[in-house]
Amino acid sequence: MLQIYNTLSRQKEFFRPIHEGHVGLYVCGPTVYGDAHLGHARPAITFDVLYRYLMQLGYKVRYVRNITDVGHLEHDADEGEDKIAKKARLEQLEPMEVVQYYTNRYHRDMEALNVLPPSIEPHASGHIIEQINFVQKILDKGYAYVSEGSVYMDVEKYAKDFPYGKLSGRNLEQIKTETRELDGQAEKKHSYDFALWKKASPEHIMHWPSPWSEGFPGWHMECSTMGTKYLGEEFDIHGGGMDLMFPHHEAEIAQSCAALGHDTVHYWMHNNMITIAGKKMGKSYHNFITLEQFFKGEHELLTKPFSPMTIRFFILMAHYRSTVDFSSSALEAAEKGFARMQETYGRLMKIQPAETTSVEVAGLRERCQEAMDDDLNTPIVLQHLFDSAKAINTIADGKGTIAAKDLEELRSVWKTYAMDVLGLRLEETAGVDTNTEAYKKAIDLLLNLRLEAKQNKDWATSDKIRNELTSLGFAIKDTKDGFEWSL
RNA sequence: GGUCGGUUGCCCGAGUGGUUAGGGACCGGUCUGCAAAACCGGGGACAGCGGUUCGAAUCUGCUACCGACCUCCA
Repeated sequence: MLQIYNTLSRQKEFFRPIHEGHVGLYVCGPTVYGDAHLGHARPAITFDVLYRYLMQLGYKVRYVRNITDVGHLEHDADEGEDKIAKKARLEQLEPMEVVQYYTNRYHRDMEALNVLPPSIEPHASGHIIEQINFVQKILDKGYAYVSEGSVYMDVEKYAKDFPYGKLSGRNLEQIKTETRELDGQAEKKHSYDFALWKKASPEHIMHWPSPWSEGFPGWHMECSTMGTKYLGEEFDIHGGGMDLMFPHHEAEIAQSCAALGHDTVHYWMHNNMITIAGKKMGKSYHNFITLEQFFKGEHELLTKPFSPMTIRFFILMAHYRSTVDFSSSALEAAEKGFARMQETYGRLMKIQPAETTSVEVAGLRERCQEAMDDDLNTPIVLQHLFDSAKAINTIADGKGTIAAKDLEELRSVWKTYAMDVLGLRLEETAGVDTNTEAYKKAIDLLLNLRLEAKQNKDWATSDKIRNELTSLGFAIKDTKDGFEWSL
């Protein structure tokens, strides 16, 4: 039975959905004002694996992952200005043009990483009315106040009735002493009150009418609003990066409890950070590498380009709650490991069944499931797959045999766990058009000629064919009864 | 300063009171016309000092170092 680590209780809990057979899953998506970097790939892949595994377990999953295109206040010189709007003016574009541009690029990167699209991908800008209604509900309950056209959460009042800070392990007293005084906050009662609605300054270009002012929603509002709109007042799982725990998720809990009077989320899941030289990769650290840079190898820290599947494999090699440190050498190791897995899969598909099974293949499916059930322990799943890779290669080498039934099961487990659950593309996904078919046959023809030359012990011809192909970028491997090649 | 987490072999990274993690690198072997691949074997590890225990990398205390959050952040 699936166990997941719940940040609320700080321990692994058995997963029990609210509605039998159905799971509601909400994950904080990207703010589309820049290209996605390696850090963005972590939650995307982590929760993609969760989504895939829940479906594998037979659940009907509604997966909501938002696009944040309004509502992120900046706290530097451009106090109160919306991030999207700032970038838009900088580049002389319409705000929604920027949003569309980076959303398209995000989708492209996610598809390359084989991250499935969510069931619903709502935009914050498309839910302004719902957010206004949500703010009004909190006002009606008396947990917020209007000041100078903005609406703020009355954290002190809220904390009297609800445990503010329970997710991040803080209490109001701590928060009071910790919260930094920022400029231009005179209109708030307390520095730790956060904005539910923010009045737009005159030069601000992204704003909407509301009962309080021409303005825009506060930066935690969208998740409370869209989560409950699409998944209900109570839903199963909310995911996101650990760095969002405070204040974002804490504020989200407060907003929902204030408006609805009860908790919304049953299981909070947080993925850990990707670090670079031990430091969190992030925009403000100026140490991030975009996914596109990885795919193209265009970054000073990269020795070469890395394929999207290498990135995915690299991320799955570590447990999602551990930090994972990026380095080019670690990626190269992942690349080789993934290549090995791919080759093994290719051999698995070609193996011919025998009368009996001489290798150890039993129990693989159960071991993989056990690992996934243990809070999505993907490194252990990979370990089991690599263990079975040895058996597969032994058979492919002609040093072992496998019965038809066992072979079928082995293929099924690989397909289920490596491809469907972990989302690794082990087959060449290049379209099978006539061009590539013809070209493949041409290579086969050349290699068959080489085989003949070898049989005639014409090493000169044999080596010429192999060396020429190698220099063109092909990898030629001789096998027991022929050859294998790849580009 | 507060809260939380981490420190595992050459590298990346699982694990968890006694039994091989896995991948990469490296060394030796098998196979092979050569090469590659594959397979077999190998060395090496649990930050330091105490405690609990028959037994601790695993539980506990302290020390050291590192990081995350406390501000936008995946």
